[in-house]
Amino acid sequence: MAPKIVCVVGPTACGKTTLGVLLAKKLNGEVVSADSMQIYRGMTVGTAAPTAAEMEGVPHHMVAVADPAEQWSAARYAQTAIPIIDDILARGKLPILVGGTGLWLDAVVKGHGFAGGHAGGAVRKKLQERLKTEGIGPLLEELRRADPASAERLHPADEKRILRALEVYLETGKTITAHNEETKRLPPRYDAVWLGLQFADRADMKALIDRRVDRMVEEGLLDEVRALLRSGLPRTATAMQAIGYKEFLGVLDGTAAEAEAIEEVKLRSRQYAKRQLTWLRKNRDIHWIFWEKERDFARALQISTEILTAAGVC
RNA sequence: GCCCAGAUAGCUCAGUUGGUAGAGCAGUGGACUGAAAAUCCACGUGUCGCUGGUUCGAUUCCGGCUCUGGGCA
Repeated sequence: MAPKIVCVVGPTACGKTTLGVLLAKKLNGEVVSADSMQIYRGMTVGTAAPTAAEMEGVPHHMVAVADPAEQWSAARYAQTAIPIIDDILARGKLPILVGGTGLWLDAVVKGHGFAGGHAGGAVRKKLQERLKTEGIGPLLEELRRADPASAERLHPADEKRILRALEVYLETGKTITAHNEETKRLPPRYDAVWLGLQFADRADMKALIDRRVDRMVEEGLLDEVRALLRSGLPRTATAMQAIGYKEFLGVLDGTAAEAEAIEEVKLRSRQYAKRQLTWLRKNRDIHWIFWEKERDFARALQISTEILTAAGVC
């Protein structure tokens, strides 16, 4: 039987961090973050990463552990996080996976594993070059010969995945279709109890996101972006794709107004939250806790405890 | 007060030489197996400001009115 862990999920600003700490304190747990941007150092304000005070003494893993100039991936995250989770279990404590990056969560919990090839690899670079010179047409044709199922499945405009599918074939000699079929049959690595947080009314979520972005700006988000750039971080870094960072580049250049950048961050955050919900909705194992108007953590903690007790976690 | 321009989807606007209209953005839904806070896809009926007139037929032409810009006093 796979070891039991807890996953706290939900769209941005729904209170995952707070509930994670409350659960960890109550259940003798440690938090493992599953967030593709909180993993980078020096991005505390804009990613709403937990501060030392917010952690309340609970050990946190995979937060601010990476150099923002590096490019982390779901696979690399899983490779690093899994031994940490196993160590927490070995010490007799409860791992609580907290995060909003759906693919990263699944990479850990489901035992899938990724096929070979990665961003920055020679094959990928070559394919990107070809995309630039030849366009997607010939690449899609090549994929059609190597892996017709993928070529059929992928939309012709989805260049990123067409390249990736081709890359897997060139790197491994096996199609990504075959890889996915095999890995789909693997049993999950962990027996996860999923807790999901979201607002019953999307207007309330929007209001909270807006407030939170305003607060980030008050807390010095602009300075944080400035500091990252000053430390030599290239604007093309994956970390700079984070919402709340890329939107302020123009402001620092003097080519965009701050007020407009702030509105842009709010908008992009809202759209991001919607995409997160789409991802999470297909996970039928999630026990959803809905916020009515405001976030009520005492109530959420109580409901969570009931769910976890019923699931045999505590 | 007078003159000019505008009033069409939540927003910015296009358009119909008269046969009840369509883009971008927003929004909603979906996809997602080594960039995932990324990337990609689908979805467009709205008193065409109000009111008279001309017409078989007006959002379109004409008159009046209201509102919003701009100009002149």
